[in-house]
Amino acid sequence: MKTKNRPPRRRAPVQDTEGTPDGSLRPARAAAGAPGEGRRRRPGPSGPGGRRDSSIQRRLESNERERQRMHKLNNAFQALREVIPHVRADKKLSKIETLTLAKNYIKSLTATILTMSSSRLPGLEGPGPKLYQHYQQQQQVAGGALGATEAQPQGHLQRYSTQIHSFREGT
DNA sequence: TAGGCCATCTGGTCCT
DNA sequence: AGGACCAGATGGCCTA
Repeated sequence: MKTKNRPPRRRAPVQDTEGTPDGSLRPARAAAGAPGEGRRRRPGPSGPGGRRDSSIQRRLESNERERQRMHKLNNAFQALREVIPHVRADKKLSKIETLTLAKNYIKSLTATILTMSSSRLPGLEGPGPKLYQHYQQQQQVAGGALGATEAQPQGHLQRYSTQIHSFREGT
């Protein structure tokens, strides 16, 4: 794990570079993607000479919207980080770590709830057994490919604990 | 220096 | 038609 708290970086917007002659806003960008795939750059409408101003303007607006969209996504990631407990405060989780940890945290909470609610008090009929049955049904529907550990509530808690431990160790 | 993570740009596709 | 969403490409920053 190498992710550290870093100041937010902002790449110099290419539109601030006064634009390249062809209006292709990025310098030296190779043709995209694997051969045969559909994400190739199209040449400008008037050849190497460049795009129309209106086309450039639309592209810049689109870029800005995409930036805002990604910022919202990152805000959501940050909000998620803040509700995952037991993580070292000085260490910022990466996105993939955040998602993985959140998934296992949810599963461990589910397991805890199920464990508590399935232990009936003597002589009382509560919702516990039904909840547990519902959970088991969901697991069968959604998790046919799950391993034995994954299918057990205790497995979720164990996995989450293991993950938390590894984050604490900084591994 | 290599590798991981990230922000940004970009064009294609989907949706309203 | 226009915006949202998606994914590939690129380059910067950081750590081991």
